[in-house]
Amino acid sequence: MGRGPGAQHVQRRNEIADAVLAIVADRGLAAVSLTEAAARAGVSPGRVQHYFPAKQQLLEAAFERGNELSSARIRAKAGADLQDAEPRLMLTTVLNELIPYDAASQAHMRVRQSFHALALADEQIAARLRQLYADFHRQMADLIARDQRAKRIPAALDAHNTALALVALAEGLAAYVLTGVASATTARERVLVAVADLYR
Amino acid sequence: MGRGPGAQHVQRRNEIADAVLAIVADRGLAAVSLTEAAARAGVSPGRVQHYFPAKQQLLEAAFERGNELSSARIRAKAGADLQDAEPRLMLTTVLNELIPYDAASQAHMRVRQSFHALALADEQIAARLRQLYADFHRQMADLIARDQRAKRIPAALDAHNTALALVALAEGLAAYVLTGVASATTARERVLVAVADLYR
DNA sequence: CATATAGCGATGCGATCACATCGCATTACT
DNA sequence: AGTAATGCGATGTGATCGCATCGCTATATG
Repeated sequence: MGRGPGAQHVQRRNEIADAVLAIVADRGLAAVSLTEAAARAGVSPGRVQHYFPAKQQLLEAAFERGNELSSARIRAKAGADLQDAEPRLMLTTVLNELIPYDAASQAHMRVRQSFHALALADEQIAARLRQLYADFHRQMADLIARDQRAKRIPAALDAHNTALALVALAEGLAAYVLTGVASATTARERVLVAVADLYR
Repeated sequence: MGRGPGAQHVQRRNEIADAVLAIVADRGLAAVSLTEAAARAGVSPGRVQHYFPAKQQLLEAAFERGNELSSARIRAKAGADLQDAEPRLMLTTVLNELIPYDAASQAHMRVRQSFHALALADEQIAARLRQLYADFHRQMADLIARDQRAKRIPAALDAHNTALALVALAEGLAAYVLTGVASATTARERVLVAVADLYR
């Protein structure tokens, strides 16, 4: 372990990562630079460089931070444990949370979308994204499987692929909302229809 | 009209725009610079600057070019006229074309995704994207409406919103394929299932 | 108290960028 | 033939980038 004052290490890192997320949310990944991040965080460029020796590490930290915040937000909305609630309600809540509904969630989704694009050119980010999706899709698939065992959803459905498609739909719709192709209301409605179709 | 030799004007512009698309497809939008574009196109930086006085114009031209190529590819697969074929076949074909199936279509979709992300920070691109989607969704909705009149699809469905959701699903799945979250086979299967559900 | 280590601001450096400028070649119209 | 406009390569420029380096400070440990 390090000597010296390392108590605020994590907090300082998070402050800088949050600044990066803010820049990405309102001007895109291309607007992120060490000096911009420092300015947004209200610290010196030297401090940013101290915590993140290379820009790549800064972006990766911001990516991780964004994922933490996203899943925290979902967890807060869905309650403490995904295992303890009615699967249908949980499914609806989580999928709905993927559709932007206010400035903060809109910012979150913009960041997600930006990093998703970065993954196309950065295998490091892509690999991490695959991990995260594997977990997420598995959790959604578990919810579906539970209601299949309870005879509420047809057993013939492939739980994992159905979950995959549901999330893909929600994210596709979310992308539309972000660029103004569709309204958030329409998007949410289509998600509800898709879930209702499972329980038909 | 201009004097001098303007005969090859459009072709030269397209060559450069194509070079930009190639860069975006395999290294992302961030890798595009005037010199890179010139090198990829095999021309001098001066020529690039001559046809595109500002970088923004270069990117916009590449965006338009990419859209031309995409819709040309879809049109080629779907036949000459969307109005002349069986709606279900047409729907299936077009949606399937949104899922990458070879290196060329994968490159196309990477470019699409990249510009979609750019639209989050560039209102010019976003506005154009909204236009293109409005047209595309309307065409898909028309196909659905036709088979509603033919009693093959339930009349209770909202044609436009159903089309919107179908395309969103296909694009969400396409994004998964690009980052390796899901296989192209799985993605195509889910699209087929979604279409089949309309005709249930 | 001594010392080592982390924190971190300041400054410098080489590379790269978008873009401006210049100048000549090419071609079409008069 | 003369003229004007485009085509376009070459070179310069100021800004910004990521990153290295340096040096001082603050703190925790021996």
